[in-house]
Amino acid sequence: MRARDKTQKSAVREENERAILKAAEEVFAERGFRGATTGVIADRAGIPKANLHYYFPTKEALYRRVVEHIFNVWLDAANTFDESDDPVEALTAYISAKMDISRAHPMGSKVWANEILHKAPVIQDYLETTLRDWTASRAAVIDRWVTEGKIAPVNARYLLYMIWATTQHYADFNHQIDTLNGGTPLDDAQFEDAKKTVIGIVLAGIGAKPPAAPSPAPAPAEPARAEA
Amino acid sequence: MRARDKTQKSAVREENERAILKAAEEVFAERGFRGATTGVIADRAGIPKANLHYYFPTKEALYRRVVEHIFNVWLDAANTFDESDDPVEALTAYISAKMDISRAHPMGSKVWANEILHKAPVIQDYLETTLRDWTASRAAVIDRWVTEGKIAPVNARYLLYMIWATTQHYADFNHQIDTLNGGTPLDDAQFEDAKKTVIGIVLAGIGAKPPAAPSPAPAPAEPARAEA
DNA sequence: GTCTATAGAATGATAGAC
DNA sequence: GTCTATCATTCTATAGAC
Repeated sequence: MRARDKTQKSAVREENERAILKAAEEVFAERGFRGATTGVIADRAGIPKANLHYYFPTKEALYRRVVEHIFNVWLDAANTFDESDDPVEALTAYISAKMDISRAHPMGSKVWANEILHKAPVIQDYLETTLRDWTASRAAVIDRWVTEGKIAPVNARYLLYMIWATTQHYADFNHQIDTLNGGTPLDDAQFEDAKKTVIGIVLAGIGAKPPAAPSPAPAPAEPARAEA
Repeated sequence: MRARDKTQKSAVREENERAILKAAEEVFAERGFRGATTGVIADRAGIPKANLHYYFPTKEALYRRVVEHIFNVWLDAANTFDESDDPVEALTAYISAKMDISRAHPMGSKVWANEILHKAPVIQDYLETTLRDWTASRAAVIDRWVTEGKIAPVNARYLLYMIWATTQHYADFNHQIDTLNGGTPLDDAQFEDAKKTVIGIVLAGIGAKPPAAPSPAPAPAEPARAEA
């Protein structure tokens, strides 16, 4: 990494690349790889089309950069799984992080979904290495929780798929959710409710006690301090 | 509608339309609307491209027919929700039907996912009418189950989203699932296991007793040691 | 580093012979 | 009802002036 050419890439280049990548993520999400045109991406980034090809030689190279960025975001969230060895804490943190990503970066999730839908022409190698390893190791953790009696017997992989599917649904299918919500996106309170519902069903579903016990017995007058 | 031209559409037409629609569903699923070309669809249907345009005037008309077919398949599965007013029976039937669809018609599910991902340019009206009505009425049923104490308090809509997301994941993301399964699709036993896992987590997650327990009255010594 | 003009390829749709 | 030949359009990518 050279100090000038790579790290401080003339500031102009840096800014333009950022704008292009942001625009590209949106357009690829909305229209798929084939449906997206470099012309539309350039327009949304506020530069002429020829400049886009100056920074990113081909449409595919640009797409690859977008997908790689998304995979890194996913990896960051995946790490929250390891915050604790307690099933309730670990799964609460993981589901919460994945839900937050779906709300903050729905476009990235959609690009990822599109990529998988079309048989992962670009990121198949990630699936076979990083994702496969991550899944195997975390499935092992879940299996151990089962043998330790911390959760009910459950197939670890199908549990993970359920968490992925449900959390990413709030990004990938947000248009359907918005429509069923009267045409407007879920507000913060609704989204928190959705998050709680997902966490609650998963934890109860595998026989792990939820963190913020809604106290079926003597409830304190004070709103229970939810230990995140 | 004339008895000959419409109902018995010359058998040749019928056969060709069937072949085209089948090929179109596959290609649209694999490559999206823009990525799919009429040339590829015609090739896979075994006819010249010009013939495709003879049967379906435009690419969009063909796409619309494919999406409408998929929506009807979904509606059939949706009806299983009403097979019983018991939460365990109704949800078991519904989830089971949706999982079966994901296994039998993954292409249709993918076309649907693509359509929603791209903001439903073709089937927005279905979302706002049929789907919205169906969701509202079934959410009301679930709400009633809650007030009757049949299931734990849960937000009905977010529960439905969870079921949709999880069941459709086995179609839409089947490429990822296959990859994580060592590169081969889930076999029948694995798929049954996945189905059981999903049903088990959802039912336990909302505090409904799984159907496996045949003896409710004579309390067993162990509290529901459900075999995975 | 920027941008106009355009080359080159792919694709949706049609004309018109059979 | 079928199919070859072809048009018109759209899009990626580049050349070359500034």
